[in-house]
Amino acid sequence: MSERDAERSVSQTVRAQLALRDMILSGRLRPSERISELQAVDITGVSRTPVRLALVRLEDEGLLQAIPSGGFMVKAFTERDILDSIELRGTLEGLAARFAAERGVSARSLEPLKECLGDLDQLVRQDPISVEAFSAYVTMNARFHALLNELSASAPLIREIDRVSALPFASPSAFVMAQSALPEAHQILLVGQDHHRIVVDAIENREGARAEAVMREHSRLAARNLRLAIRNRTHLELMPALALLKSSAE
Amino acid sequence: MSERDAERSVSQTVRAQLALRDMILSGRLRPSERISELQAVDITGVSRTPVRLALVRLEDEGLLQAIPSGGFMVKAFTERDILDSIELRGTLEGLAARFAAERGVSARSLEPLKECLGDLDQLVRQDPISVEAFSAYVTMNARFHALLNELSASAPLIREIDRVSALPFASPSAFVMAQSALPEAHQILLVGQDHHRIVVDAIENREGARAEAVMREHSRLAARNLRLAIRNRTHLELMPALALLKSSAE
DNA sequence: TGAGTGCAGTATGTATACATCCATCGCTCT
DNA sequence: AGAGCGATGGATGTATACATACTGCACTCA
Repeated sequence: MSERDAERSVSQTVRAQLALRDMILSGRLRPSERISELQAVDITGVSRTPVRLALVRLEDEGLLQAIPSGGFMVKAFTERDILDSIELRGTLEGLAARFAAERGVSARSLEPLKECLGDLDQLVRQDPISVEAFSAYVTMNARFHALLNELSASAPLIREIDRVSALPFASPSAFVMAQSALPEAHQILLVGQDHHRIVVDAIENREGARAEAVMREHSRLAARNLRLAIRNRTHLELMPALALLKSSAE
Repeated sequence: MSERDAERSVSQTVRAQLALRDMILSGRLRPSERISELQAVDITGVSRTPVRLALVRLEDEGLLQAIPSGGFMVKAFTERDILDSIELRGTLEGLAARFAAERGVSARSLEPLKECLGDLDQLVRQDPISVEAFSAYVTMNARFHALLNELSASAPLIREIDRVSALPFASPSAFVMAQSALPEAHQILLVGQDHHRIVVDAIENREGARAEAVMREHSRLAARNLRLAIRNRTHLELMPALALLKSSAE
């Protein structure tokens, strides 16, 4: 399917949503800046109706904030907001892991997760780790987390996790790439991978509390990466999500 | 302000949203039933544009589900979904309580909460408890939970709690009224009020783990009420939210 | 000179007409 | 008779015109 076809096949609403999200995450629309519908029409090239829907969707997503008198503005986040969002995700993923452990999962449904675990092992075994390997790690890591959440077999929970992870700075892979520029990179990756191993083991042995605790701690690696990267001001361009930070904290 | 003025002052979108939500919760729109835009136009009396926005909002709220080929259907929930949603809320409220405890709150900001606690004490002291007192309890209980969540001082967390609590069967007060018809009513209310007391004490003493644990357990009272009420089939009309249950489990 | 009011411009809220896509039903051909 | 294709009805997706509400500025009056 050519790119042209792909562009034709998706709705104007989705196209507008993608274009506006890109503008926000790339920082071309600054935090706290009001974004009018007409402006959005200019940007996206579609008419007001789909633009409106796209704006509403982006508000749901958490990237925009409704103005009481009407209209939307780009949401501004503090560093604290970001850290809380990461803790929030960790808490929810912890709940998912506990559900999986307490309710039990079949050996069959655990198989893809173990396979994914093995693939990740291969990647982190390299020393030093290439940039390509880091990139592959991001993909595989996202897959691991998705599989894990599904094991909870709880639609309401998965829905909320997806929602929280949609915030670009709260997803499990948000700061892995930034990490690639840190001297502690390899060590943190090894620790993270050990968390993965532990949670699978805990689920297999029906140790709910252990599974929950390790997933919570796991999310704190992301928080640690974020803080390190901000403090060192290393490779901020690897973390486009930080365009949403309130300017003072940037 | 007269009712007419009030009706005039809110947007058509909100009016449509309220009307449709009412139809869903009252069971006039059955779970898994497709709801077309034109049908919604007939129901609400407003045009397609605001109806569409209302449908999108209701999807976000979790009452509707998007159909891949377009349009929406009323979401159907299993009893397990409901129990999971309650556990989810408890987990999030637990996190809020822990944040409040660990980060510390001023004596001044704790005051409204304690006042609310005192009011609740007055209400549960009656024996037997009148229906009016139950109703007042529902209101005051919602206020207590709202104040508690605010003490977390975490906008992202409060946002998620509000979202989860918007599901009619997941809110802290969802099954309190149903409880009024149970023989165990007074006892459960006293236990719940003791949870309230403990969490305030824990926050005051910066006992994060205790605050978190008690709020989690607190939510399980709602789960217990739900199960009791369903098993006894007592006063199902007090729980309109159950209109969303998949028919087999009803 | 300051405050209040009114007007103009521009934004969003709403309705509707048009385009497009999908799904279903019926017909035809093998 | 069954399967596949085509047509038709009805749904959603989109664009735009119109109504209305808000905001900011200027002018006037105290």
